Amino acid sequence: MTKTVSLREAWSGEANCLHCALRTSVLFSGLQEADFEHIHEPIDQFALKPGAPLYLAGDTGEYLFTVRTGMLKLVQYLPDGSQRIVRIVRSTDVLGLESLLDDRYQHDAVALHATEVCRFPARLVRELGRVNPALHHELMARWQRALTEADAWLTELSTGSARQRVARLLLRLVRDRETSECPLFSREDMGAMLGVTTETASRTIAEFKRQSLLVETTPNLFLLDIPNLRRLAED
Amino acid sequence: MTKTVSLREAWSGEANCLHCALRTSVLFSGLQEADFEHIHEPIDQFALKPGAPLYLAGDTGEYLFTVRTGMLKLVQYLPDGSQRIVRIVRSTDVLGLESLLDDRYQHDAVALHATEVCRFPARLVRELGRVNPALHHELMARWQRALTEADAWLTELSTGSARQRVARLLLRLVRDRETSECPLFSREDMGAMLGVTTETASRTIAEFKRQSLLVETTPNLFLLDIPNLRRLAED
DNA sequence: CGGCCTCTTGATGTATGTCAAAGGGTGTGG
DNA sequence: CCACACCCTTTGACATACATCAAGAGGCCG
Repeated sequence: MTKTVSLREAWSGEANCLHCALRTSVLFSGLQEADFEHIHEPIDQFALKPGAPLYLAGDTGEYLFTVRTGMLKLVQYLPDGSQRIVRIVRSTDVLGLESLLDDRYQHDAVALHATEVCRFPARLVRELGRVNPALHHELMARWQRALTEADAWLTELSTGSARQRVARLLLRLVRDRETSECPLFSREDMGAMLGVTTETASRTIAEFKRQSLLVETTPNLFLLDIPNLRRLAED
Repeated sequence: MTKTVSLREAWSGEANCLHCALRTSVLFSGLQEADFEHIHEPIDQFALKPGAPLYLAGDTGEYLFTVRTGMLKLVQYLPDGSQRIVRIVRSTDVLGLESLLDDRYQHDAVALHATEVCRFPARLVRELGRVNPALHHELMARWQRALTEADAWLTELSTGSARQRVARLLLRLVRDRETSECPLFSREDMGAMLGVTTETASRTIAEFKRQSLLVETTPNLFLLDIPNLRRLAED
């Protein structure tokens, strides 16, 4: 029953955290050089192709992950088999926090685009967190961020008309980004994020394209008309 | 603009944590007797009437709260003024965790029934958490619990038909309870929890009553037909 | 080239939103 | 103590956004 994901094929080497390009913004940003000497367990990197699962709901969670590049969806299922995407995680985000509590993973984590992640043994993070206040604080901040995201998905992406939801999702994708260009998901995934059907997602996106709220500059790269989308999202 | 709640009238005394009836299940369950001697700041108790706010979104969060009895809703607002209830908290639940990070509160917290809470200065909890691994672990567990709840509200209460959502909400209210009787909320609140209108909530509850899925034993106390509600919730 | 998958679009049905009004309960002031 | 106002629930009539079912178009790969 409990199918487990094999990451063997996705392995792409051991990480060098001390010289990581993302070090100032990731989980370990608060660590000192000396702390890294206490890390004896290997921290591995993995590369995932679109659609590849990182872990599945119910798997024994012995690892946390940091996203280096790319994007993953966190998916939950209802008893009737329908699925709902409850969050997406992107560069510098952490996933698998529940492993710190010996929990099983709560979601399927599946790559949406080509994605690279670093993998940390939960035991290691637990031990470092016990003695290192900065990491401890960083962990709480990560948990709170996930919670804020979860709440926002409920209020922004599961409330209002389909057009409002799509508009809010699009705006969310480019928020805090330097460019207002972004790639889109499959219509099926968009539907699962917004609680609407694939067809409704497709119709809405198609309509936005016709109204030039959305312009495809390169294949699957869309430039957004932010002011008008924002107007749409709010009323 | 930022209206702050005055709890002056709700004050009902200082708590005695060491002899608290809930001590084995609350945030401080991991503390030893000796730890309590380090608590010099007062831990106050408050009693809230239905509809009374405990704090408002945007307030400077300097306190965490534990619910002793009763129930509160956590409410978020959209720019257009519509509101969404993102979670409810009940006996032994913690709210205001964001105050540990110097964040402002993310929601309005409003009593649904008569409610008693204990209030802890965030500074106190931060300090105890730094030196006490048990409390540290308990905090992480609380955060994870809130996150799991948030995800469940999205998948269970914001997905499917109105009847499914109402059924799932009702089942949730009696889960892990000794009795399958429970009080109900106003139809407006139910709507805000499920992402449907007040009228739809009302119609659905009225229909459930007619079908005896819901029997009012005492004013606003309902006995649930759990097996049939469960059947409804799933398909 | 054929098969498969996703996106799009159309036709139709229906659940839910919207607007409106009536009934019942509760509290307040005369 | 009654009368009135107010609020919440319920119900009805109607409108509509979205789901559902179905089919065609375009892209990708074996």
